[in-house]
Amino acid sequence: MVSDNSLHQRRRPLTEPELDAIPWLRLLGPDERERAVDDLRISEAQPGEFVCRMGRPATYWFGVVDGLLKMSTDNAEGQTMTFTGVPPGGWFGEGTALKREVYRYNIQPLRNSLVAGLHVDTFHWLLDHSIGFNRFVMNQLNERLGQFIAAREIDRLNNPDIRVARSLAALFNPTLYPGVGEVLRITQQELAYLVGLSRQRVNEALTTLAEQGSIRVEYGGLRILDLQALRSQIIKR
DNA sequence: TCATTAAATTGTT
DNA sequence: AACAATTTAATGA
Repeated sequence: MVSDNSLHQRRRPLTEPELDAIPWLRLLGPDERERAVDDLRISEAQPGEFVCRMGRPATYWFGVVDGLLKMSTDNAEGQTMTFTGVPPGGWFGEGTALKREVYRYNIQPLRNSLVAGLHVDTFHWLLDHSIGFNRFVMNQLNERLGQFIAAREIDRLNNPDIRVARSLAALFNPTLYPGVGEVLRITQQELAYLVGLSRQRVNEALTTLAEQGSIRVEYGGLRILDLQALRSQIIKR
C-alpha cells in the first residue's frame, strides 16, 4: 500500500485560478478570506493514495479542485464499499471536522486529482466569525442529507440503468459540486467503480440514457442535457 | 503547424 | 475478460 504521508509532503499554496474553484471563498469578508487563503494548501493526489483514512484524526477539511475522488469504507469482512464520488467543487469532512473526531471513511482518488485542505482550526475559526461560511456549511449538510437519502433509494433499486442515472444526477448536483458544470469528466470505468457495476453494463446504461436524451456520451466525459430526467428516471427498457 | 506514434477510452462480444 | 475501433496526448521534424 502507498503511504498517505506523501499527500502532505507536496503541499503548496494555491494559485489564483485554483482559489476561484473554491465555492465558499467568495462568501467570506476580506479579513476572513485572507485568513482562509493563508491557511489553504493544495496537493496532487494519485490513485491508491489516501486523502484521508478511516480512524485517523481529522486535521483538515478537504475540497476537490480538480479530478475525482471516491468515498468508501472497509467493512468487517475486509470488503470495500463505495458510497459516492466527489467531483470538482465538492468539500467534505465537515461532520468530522465539527466534532473533531476521526475520519469515518476513506477518501481515495480515482485518477490524478488536486485536493485542497483547510486546517480544522481554521475551519472552526471561520464558523465563529463568518455568517456566509456558516450558511455554506449548513446548506452543504442539508444538501448532502438529501443525497444520502436518495442513495438509499438507489440501493434498493436493482435496475442498473436507473442506478447509473441517479448516481450521475448526484454527481451533477450543482449545489454540492459547483465545479462540475455541464460536462463531468469521468471515464466509464471510473463510473463503474462508483456505481458498483461492470464497465460493460455502465456503457449499456449510458447508451440508453443518451438515447433518451438525458445525457450525451463524450470521450472521457459525460455532458448533461436534462438533470431532471436523470433524477426521475422511470423504468423503461 | 503538421504528421506520426503511443496511450487512453469506448463499443462490442 | 478480451478485442477492435476511436479519440486524445505526446513527440519531433
